Amino acid sequence: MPPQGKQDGRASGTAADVGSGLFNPVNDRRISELIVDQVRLLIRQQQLNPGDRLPPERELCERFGVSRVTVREALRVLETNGLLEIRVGARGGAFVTKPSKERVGEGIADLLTLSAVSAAEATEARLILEVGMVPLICERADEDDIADLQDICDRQDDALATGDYSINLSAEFHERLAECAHNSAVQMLSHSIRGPLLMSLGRAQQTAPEMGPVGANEHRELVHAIQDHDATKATEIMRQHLGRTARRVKNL
Amino acid sequence: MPPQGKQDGRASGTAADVGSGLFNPVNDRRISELIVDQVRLLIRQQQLNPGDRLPPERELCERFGVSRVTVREALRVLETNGLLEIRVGARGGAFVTKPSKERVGEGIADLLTLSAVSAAEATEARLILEVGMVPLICERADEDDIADLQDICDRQDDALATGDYSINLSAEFHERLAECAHNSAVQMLSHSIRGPLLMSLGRAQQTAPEMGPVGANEHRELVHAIQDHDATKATEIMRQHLGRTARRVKNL
DNA sequence: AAGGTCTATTGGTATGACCATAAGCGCCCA
DNA sequence: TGGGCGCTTATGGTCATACCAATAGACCTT
Repeated sequence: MPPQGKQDGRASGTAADVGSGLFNPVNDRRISELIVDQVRLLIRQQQLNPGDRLPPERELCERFGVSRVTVREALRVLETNGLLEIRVGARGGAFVTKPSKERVGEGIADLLTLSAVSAAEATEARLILEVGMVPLICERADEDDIADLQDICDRQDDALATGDYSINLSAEFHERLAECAHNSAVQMLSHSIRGPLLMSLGRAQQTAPEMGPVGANEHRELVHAIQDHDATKATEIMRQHLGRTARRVKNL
Repeated sequence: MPPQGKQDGRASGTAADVGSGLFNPVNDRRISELIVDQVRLLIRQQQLNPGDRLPPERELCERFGVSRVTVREALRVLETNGLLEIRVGARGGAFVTKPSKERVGEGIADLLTLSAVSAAEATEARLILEVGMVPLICERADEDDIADLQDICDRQDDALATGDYSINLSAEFHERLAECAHNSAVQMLSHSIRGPLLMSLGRAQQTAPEMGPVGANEHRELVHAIQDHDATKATEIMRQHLGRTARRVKNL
């Protein structure tokens, strides 16, 4: 039988139209979407767990009774959503992934970037998040956190001395700082808002060379306040620290 | 010529291996991904704008020099990312969509839901966002905003009187409140954190019937404070309002 | 003029084949 | 005996072709 098989195209059935008193809302969705929903549900219900491997595409075809194209579209969607990782080769296949903080953060950043979020808006959002998380940080930062933060401050001083200071070091500080809140939701949100921000901000930082030393000093003061569990003082420092950036963005 | 075409499988070329002094990093990505990148770039650069229609799949195949399957996978990914909307039928095709606030918010909510964000974490994040946005609201809320908020409060009172009060009314209040900040980034973030929260919280609200009147009163007080542009007072009200919820979650 | 019907356009799906990749196994040679 | 080279195999990636389904607009009928 040459290419001419038993396809009936969409999943809409003509069988459901007759006999049932109320006309059931005809299933108008793509078959691949149905598969996506099914797999996603299994993952959410933890019947499929991170690390698990799905059957090979060809076997999934048989099980779902669809063609490989359809299965592949479903897998592609799930992969795009960060639920699966697909590897080629002998022991390859579709593996359930645990959405990592980074991955989720990237996804949010993408969404924000692609929507019409201006630099000013992103800056405000960042200010709210980063200032708001300071009390949590003061409460929860442990010795490791403090040590890491101080290490970053040291490297900042070194970089300033040699003229190597870059915005990356500052970003690293804030990134690590967010970890200190010990709350992954807060961490992801603040991480993801930083992406679009950096993109809009671009190289503005480098056009303000005086920012380096001042910013670095504030970082260190902030660490001290955190070490003292002085939420009030720490919050105030953070507010000023970010407020300066905010004003600069507004003048852009 | 029966199915046996000119396929060379991956995009890796055997042609680039010879002749070039340095071995170019072999292109190891999927062809469909390359197409995705290309289209996404066009959208980001606004060479493709919301509402624009891409050429039909079959034409894209010719232009890219790939098969329809590949083009379709790319389109599916872009659709999943909320960049395209695909319509079937005569004047159908792939249309560039403007990621709406709702859509982006849903995407973020999905990501947060699928990651391991606990109710406690989500509650904290929400508290930070919603308390932090209050000053913005006090500064920017216009007459329409106030009127809408008061309308919601009125309906809450009615609902309380008739016993119809539900968590949805409260959610509507907070949703509208976020709009008053006139910052789409903040709005999206706070919206998206509310999704996972409601899911974990479930029906807890209904098990605390005394919450209704108290919460509704606080809503109204909040509106008054906003009307007076009293950021300090409004912030304090919001902090208490959400703080009670936060404590309840912790006791869960 | 109102309504239904035809047709062209376009996405959705099915088949079958072949290529590329990567892991495992075993053979061959040193 | 040890190490590397090549085969085998499992699996995803891609291609080509064909047909179905949905939709809009033109066209025709009444």
